[in-house]
Amino acid sequence: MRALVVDDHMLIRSGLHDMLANRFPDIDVVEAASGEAALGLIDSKPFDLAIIDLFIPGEAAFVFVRKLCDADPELPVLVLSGSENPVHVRKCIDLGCSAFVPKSAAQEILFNAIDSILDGGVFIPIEIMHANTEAELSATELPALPSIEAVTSKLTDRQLEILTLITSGKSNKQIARDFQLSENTVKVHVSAILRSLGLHNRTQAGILGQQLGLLAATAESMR
Amino acid sequence: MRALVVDDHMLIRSGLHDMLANRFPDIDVVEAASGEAALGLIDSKPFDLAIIDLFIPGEAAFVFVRKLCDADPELPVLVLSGSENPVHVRKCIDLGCSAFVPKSAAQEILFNAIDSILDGGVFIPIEIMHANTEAELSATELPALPSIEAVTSKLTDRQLEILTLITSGKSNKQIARDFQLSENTVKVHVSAILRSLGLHNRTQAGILGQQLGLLAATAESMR
DNA sequence: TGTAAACTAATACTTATGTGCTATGGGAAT
DNA sequence: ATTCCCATAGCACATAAGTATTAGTTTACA
Repeated sequence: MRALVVDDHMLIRSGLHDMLANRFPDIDVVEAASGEAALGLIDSKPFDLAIIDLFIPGEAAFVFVRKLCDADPELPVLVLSGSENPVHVRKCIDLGCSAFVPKSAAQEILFNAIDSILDGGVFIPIEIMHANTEAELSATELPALPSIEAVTSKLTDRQLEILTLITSGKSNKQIARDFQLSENTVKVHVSAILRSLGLHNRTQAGILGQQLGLLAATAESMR
Repeated sequence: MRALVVDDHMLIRSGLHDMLANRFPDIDVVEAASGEAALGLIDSKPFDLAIIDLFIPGEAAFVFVRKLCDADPELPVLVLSGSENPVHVRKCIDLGCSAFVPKSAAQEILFNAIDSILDGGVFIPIEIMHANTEAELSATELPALPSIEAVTSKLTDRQLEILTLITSGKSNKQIARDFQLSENTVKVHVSAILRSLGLHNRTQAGILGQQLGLLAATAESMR
C-alpha cells in the first residue's frame, strides 16, 4: 500500500511515518513537505491514501485541498488538523476529502479513519459531527473565523487601510489625520467595516485585524 | 529512561512516543496534554528528559516553560516549536531550557539534541544559531512584543479578568452583566487598566490582550 | 489596631464612537 | 449614457467610552 504524507514539519511527517509503519507493516510511505511537492508526486504514481496536514494558515490550505482532490478524485484524502472548527470540517468534506481527524484525536481514531476510507467510506469523528449541528447556529452570530481572504473580499481597499489603522489602536481622529480625511468620512468607513464583517465595535475589528496579522502584513510590504 | 512528552495534540504525542520508542528501546514515555498536567507529573516522579511543544499561542507558553524549568532545574527540557523565531529561541534558553528544535527539523536532529542534553549539554541547531546573530540587531528595534509577566504584574486580578473580556470584544455593559457589576465600576477598572499599561483606548487594550493570548490562556484553564 | 490597597459604586462631565440621511464627484461596467 | 459602486463629507442624534472625584466595604498586613 502506498501512502502520501503531506506536512511542512519534518518531525510530524516522521512521526506519522513511524506510526503508520507500526500499524500497517506493508505500507510504503512517501513524504511531501509542501503542497506543490505533493501535487507533483500525485501526477507520477498513484497512491492508495493521502494524509495531509492543514498546515497553512488561512484559506491557502483549502486551495491545496481542492487541487489535490481534483487531481485524483479516486484518491481517499484524510485531513489532519489542529483545528476542530466545524466550519473547517464542512469545508474539507465539501472539497472532496474523505476524512477529517483533529490532531487531538487518539491514534486509534486515526487508524479507524484510515480503515474506513480505504473501504471507500467517509470518516468524521463522532464528537465533531455532534458539535457540527449546534455550532452551525452559533457560527452565524459569532465573529466567524479569521481568514484573510474571507475578510478582504468583503472590504474595499480603503476600508482595509482603515481597518489596519484601527488594528494599530488609532482613534478616528488620528486616522483622519493620517489619511487627510474628515473625521466624518472615517466614521462612515468604520461603520461600513463593522456592518460588512458583522461586528459591533472597533475593538472587535481591531482584534480581528490583529488575528489576521494585518499590521505584520503591511509592515512586510513596506520592506 | 523516563521521558515526559507535553503537547495538546494526542496524535503529535503518539508520533513522538513511537519515534522515541523506536530509537531508545528502553525508554519509558509519559504523555501530558497540558501544562498543568505536566507540572503535576513533575512533582510525583523524576524524569530524565522532557520534550515540550510550544503549543500555546502568545506568551502563555513561556510562562509554562519557566514553571517547568523552575520546578526541576535538573531536568533537561527540550522545546519543540513550529516557529524558528530567534527571539523565541533565545527566550527559551534564557528560561532554562536545554534545547530548542524546530518541528521542521529532521528526526536525526531531534535525536542528536536528545543525546546532547542527556549528556548535560545545550543544543540549538546550527542554522538557528547563525540566524540568531544577525536577527539580534533587528530584534531590538522592531518587535518589542509584550510579555505576559510584564503586563500581569502591572494589573490586579480583577483588571486582568476585565482585560480578557475587552479582548473578547465585549462592551462595558456586557462586562458589567458578566461580572454582576455596575457599568460604572467596569469603567473605573478599564480606566485603571489603560493608565497602568500606558494605553489610550480599549481597542489598544484588546489588541494587547490578543497578542498575549489572553483568550487562549483562559480557554485553556477552563478545560 | 491602624493603614494601605482593591473592589465596589454613585454623580457629573467630556469626548469618542457609531448610525441615518443626504449629497457630490469619479470610475467602471453594461 | 445611465446605472452602480466607491469615496468623500456634512448634519443630527444616540449611545458608548473614558475621566475625575468621592466614598463605603473588604482584605491583608504590619
